[in-house]
Amino acid sequence: MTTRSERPTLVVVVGATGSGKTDLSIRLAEHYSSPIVSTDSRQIYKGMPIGTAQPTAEQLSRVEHHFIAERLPQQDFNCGEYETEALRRLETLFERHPLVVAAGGSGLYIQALCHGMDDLPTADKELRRKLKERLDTEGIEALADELYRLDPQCHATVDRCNPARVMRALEVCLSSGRQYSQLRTGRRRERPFRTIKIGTDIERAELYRRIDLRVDRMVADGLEDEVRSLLPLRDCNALQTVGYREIFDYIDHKTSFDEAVEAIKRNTRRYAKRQMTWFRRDPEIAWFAPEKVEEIIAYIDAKVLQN
RNA sequence: GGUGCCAUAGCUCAGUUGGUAGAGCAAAGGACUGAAAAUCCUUGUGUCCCUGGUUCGACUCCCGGUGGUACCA
Repeated sequence: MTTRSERPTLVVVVGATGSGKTDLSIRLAEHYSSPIVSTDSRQIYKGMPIGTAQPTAEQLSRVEHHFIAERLPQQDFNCGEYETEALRRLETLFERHPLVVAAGGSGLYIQALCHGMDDLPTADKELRRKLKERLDTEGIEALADELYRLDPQCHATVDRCNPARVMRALEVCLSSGRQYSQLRTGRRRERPFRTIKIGTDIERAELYRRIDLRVDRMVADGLEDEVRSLLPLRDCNALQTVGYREIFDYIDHKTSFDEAVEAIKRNTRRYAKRQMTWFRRDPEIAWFAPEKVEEIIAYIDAKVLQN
């Protein structure tokens, strides 16, 4: 009898915020008796269950979840670290499960998990602070000029209107002593598992309706108290998040509470739109109405049999 | 009921000394390699409220109407 050393499968559920990823992923996980790995850059933080719409305690008790509420908001975290840790975690999970479900809406994290990041230096806090200072005093053009000197190829391709991009490029050049454009190979890493990407497809109007409802529910569930409890950490990257910034504005008396809630709804819709832009260009994603679980399972099973 | 003011993009409004119009917001599209729920880019044709008049030409001026608003009664 030959031992079946079949390649394990990672089913990646993607889609806009509020489009039904969490429910779908739990139903898939229950069907396959598998755990769920989150691909969400904000749900990983502790103390932010309401504003980031983490799975509920009940949902967490039904299925084993990973990368939900694991980190403190004051600990910096990023897509590179996520790639390393998620791969390590998956290796362990695949020892017990032939199939694991991943779910979340952070396009870059999903890319890191499925295809890998180039080997680049992480952010150096001090260097980044200096670059920010120069941005404020000398302006973006001065930084772009320096990038032209250090890495003309990168200068030609980066979005030179985007301070975050220009600063990051400079940061990499300066801290590595090499050119960002040379370090960026863009090659896709081989993974020891097959990935099947499922997109939750719902109508725009319906998505916006659900977003509005969800924000109202967050407020009813105590979003304001949650945000107040995080007030001392407001400068952390983890708190640069829809649902938190707007309530901080309210706490600062910059807006009324109702205005803050409206702003959360609007910014969540914009976030959803950006997510759609990201996911639409990925041809590997098969789109389904999120409630068509049978169809989705049939699609996954067929894919697994294919190779 | 009378008088004044207003009616232009989904919303708030600007404007055309008469030559069919443009800002902010909203919205839509896009980019994306260690901040990614972040950061950034692009996009404005609409019976200029309706009828009639003056005029080569009216969204603009005039008469009337409708709706809103303020004040007076």
